[in-house]
Amino acid sequence: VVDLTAPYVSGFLAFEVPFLVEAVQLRAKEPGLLPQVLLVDGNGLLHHRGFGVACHLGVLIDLPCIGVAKKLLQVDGLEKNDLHKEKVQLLQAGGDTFPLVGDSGIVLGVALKSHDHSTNPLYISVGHKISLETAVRLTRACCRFRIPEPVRQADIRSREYIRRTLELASPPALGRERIQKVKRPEVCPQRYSGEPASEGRPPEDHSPGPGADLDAP
DNA sequence: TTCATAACTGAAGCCGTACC
DNA sequence: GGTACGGCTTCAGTTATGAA
Repeated sequence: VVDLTAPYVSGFLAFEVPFLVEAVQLRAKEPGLLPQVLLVDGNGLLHHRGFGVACHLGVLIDLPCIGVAKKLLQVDGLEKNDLHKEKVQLLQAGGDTFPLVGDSGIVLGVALKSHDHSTNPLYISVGHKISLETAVRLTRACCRFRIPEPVRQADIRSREYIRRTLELASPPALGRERIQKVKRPEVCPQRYSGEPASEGRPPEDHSPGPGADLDAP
């Protein structure tokens, strides 16, 4: 469990990146546990500034990262409007996709029907050192259900941990009551000491770097 | 025209419910 | 029993409305 010092703001998930980096580095200390690729519950290039949490994390740990969002972040003219819903309905089987093209003409990501029986798609975007095509293929391969297994397991296990921790902290009082959301600090705390990378500006080149070998067959 | 207030928007977490 | 999904919640920012 970590203590966030910044309030939650949509599109500012990058404030959580230091803790994610720490988690990955802890894993890396044990032989064979350093991940080859990370699926991040958030967005990569599909972001207000073109540099979401998946990009931040990927750059800092220098590993391929994929942004996997469950809801559409409405940026660059992308909207969950009738046209979008129409496109979603046209996705027939698991693995079907359509590109998310912003007003700027840039392909920001892909909507992926991850499972035959799911109605809502996943929104895949490039984070770091990986092509969009490979990101989609890899995400699809991880989908036993709608949510990719790594993201799903992280969600399930974290909830389980929180539930157990809270029960241990105050067993009778909490009981089965709804877990109250942690109240945000009233005053915005001092800015995180680590300066946000390049003021959220996207990198000049979105293509995977020379070190990326994930696109190799 | 300016100010105050209300209503609305957006993303994500949590929970209840329907479904397989 | 396990899963997906919709609805409700949070708060800050934006927009609309009405009063002075």
